Amino acid sequence: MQTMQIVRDTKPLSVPPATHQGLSACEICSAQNVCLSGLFSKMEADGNDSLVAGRRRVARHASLFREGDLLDTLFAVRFGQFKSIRRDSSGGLRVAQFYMSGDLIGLDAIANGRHNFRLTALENSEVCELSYAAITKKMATHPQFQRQFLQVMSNALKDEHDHSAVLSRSSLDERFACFLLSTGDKYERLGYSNKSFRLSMTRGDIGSYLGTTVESVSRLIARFNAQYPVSIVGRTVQLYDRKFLASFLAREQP
Amino acid sequence: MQTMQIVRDTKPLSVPPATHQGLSACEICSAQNVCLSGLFSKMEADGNDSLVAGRRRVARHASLFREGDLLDTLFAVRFGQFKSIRRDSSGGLRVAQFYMSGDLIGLDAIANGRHNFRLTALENSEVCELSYAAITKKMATHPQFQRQFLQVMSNALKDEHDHSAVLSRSSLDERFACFLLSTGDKYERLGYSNKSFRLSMTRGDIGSYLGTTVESVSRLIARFNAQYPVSIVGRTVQLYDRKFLASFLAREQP
DNA sequence: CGCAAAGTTGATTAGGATCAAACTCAGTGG
DNA sequence: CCACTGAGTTTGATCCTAATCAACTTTGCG
Repeated sequence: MQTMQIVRDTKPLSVPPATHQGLSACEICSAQNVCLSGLFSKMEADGNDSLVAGRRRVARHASLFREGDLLDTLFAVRFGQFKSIRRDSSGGLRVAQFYMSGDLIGLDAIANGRHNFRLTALENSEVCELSYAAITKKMATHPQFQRQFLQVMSNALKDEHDHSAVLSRSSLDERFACFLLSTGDKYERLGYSNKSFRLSMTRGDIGSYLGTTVESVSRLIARFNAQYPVSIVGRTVQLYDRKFLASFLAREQP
Repeated sequence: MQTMQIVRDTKPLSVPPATHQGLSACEICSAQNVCLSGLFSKMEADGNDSLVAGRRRVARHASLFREGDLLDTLFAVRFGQFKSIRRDSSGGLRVAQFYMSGDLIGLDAIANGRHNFRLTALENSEVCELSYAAITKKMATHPQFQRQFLQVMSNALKDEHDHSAVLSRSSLDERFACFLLSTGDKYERLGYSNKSFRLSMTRGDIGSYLGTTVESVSRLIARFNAQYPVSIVGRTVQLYDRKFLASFLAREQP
């Protein structure tokens, strides 16, 4: 277990301003516009914080939970970023997903009550612990909330489908373009630019996520910088023409 | 639209015996042991058929719904098999999933109310139409059912994760071995042998599902027959040593 | 019987994996 | 303050898997 530490090279994506007082945790959360819990709190005035069982800071490189850990609460990212690391059937480790503010984590563990992957922070981050028991209880009495929660789960399912689609895509170029675009989309959802952002994961993580190797990612980036209207220097990404990237994905349809 | 037709080469996996009378649809269903609806009916004696809005036959090669169709009901497979065909971002078509008796279809469409893929029958099949409205209503009043439904969704999420893991697996051999084993598992769940079964999909479907080509699948099968304790002739599969297949997946763990 | 879909086989090629080595840079400790 | 250290990244050379193109066989169905 790592202990909490200050890391200078990465600032949290967004720190809740300290000026608000007497407001619920959700109301000062940077993720309130995209978070399940936040959506709900805007809709119903009563104590939404009963869902929030607590909050937890996770230092960069530290893990919030591991494969096989008991699921006691779901987690919603308040700020920062995470990666999930799955053990594939041949025992290798693969980055399965990246999570940002507002993302809900642990839905796949509901089935058997245990987590299926390890969750590691890419930067200093904070999560809300959401009591699953409280969620199911609230679903029974608040149809609106039930609808939303099911939509969130359904969306997670769709996202996984999409990831499969990206992986099954033959060309590495296409996979990477897809990754850049959807990462931009995620930042946009949070109110940032979708064409200018920082990658918080390593090249190795990207390679693992895309089903390829570090070396290939490195060459890929060099080639993208040379041939396409993008600039990727270190972890800083500039997409000068998102339409171009999107269109060179859509080549043929058999 | 294709019309209903008799197809001689493929028999339905299992036809409910006609001897039962005065029983609910679920009680004579071949999928009752694995179906959400069936599970529920065993648990609570009251009218479970309110969930079942109807039944629908789908002829081989016919489609039950297409990408963009409105989601009105979820579907549970009674007998037969289906494949889902997704349009990936470059416009190509990919087989995303195979469904068998008891599988619940359409969960990913809850989020936006529209289906994300086309669903086509691999053989003459039959599905139950499950009213989503009735499901959500029942969830609110029956905690046990709520728990089960959420578990089913969570499981679907996990399955998608697994599919991603298979796709990200480098070697084609491993991907294929994985496919054979998990197909066997699915048959086993339904009470059949997990080492002796028929594939109801074409080589092309398999290739698409595994992210490769028809030719590669063909060569793959030839090589498997020669090198491994399996026999795959036409669509008939015999796995003489499942442990062997499983173990050659687990080679190294870095 | 004949055509279309499904499946097999062969030859060639290209895209990445792999192995190897050097370089960059942030965090650590003398 | 600077050198050491190790993780992260880049670059080069080689090899191999699977895509591609093409021809052919088999199967199934009207």
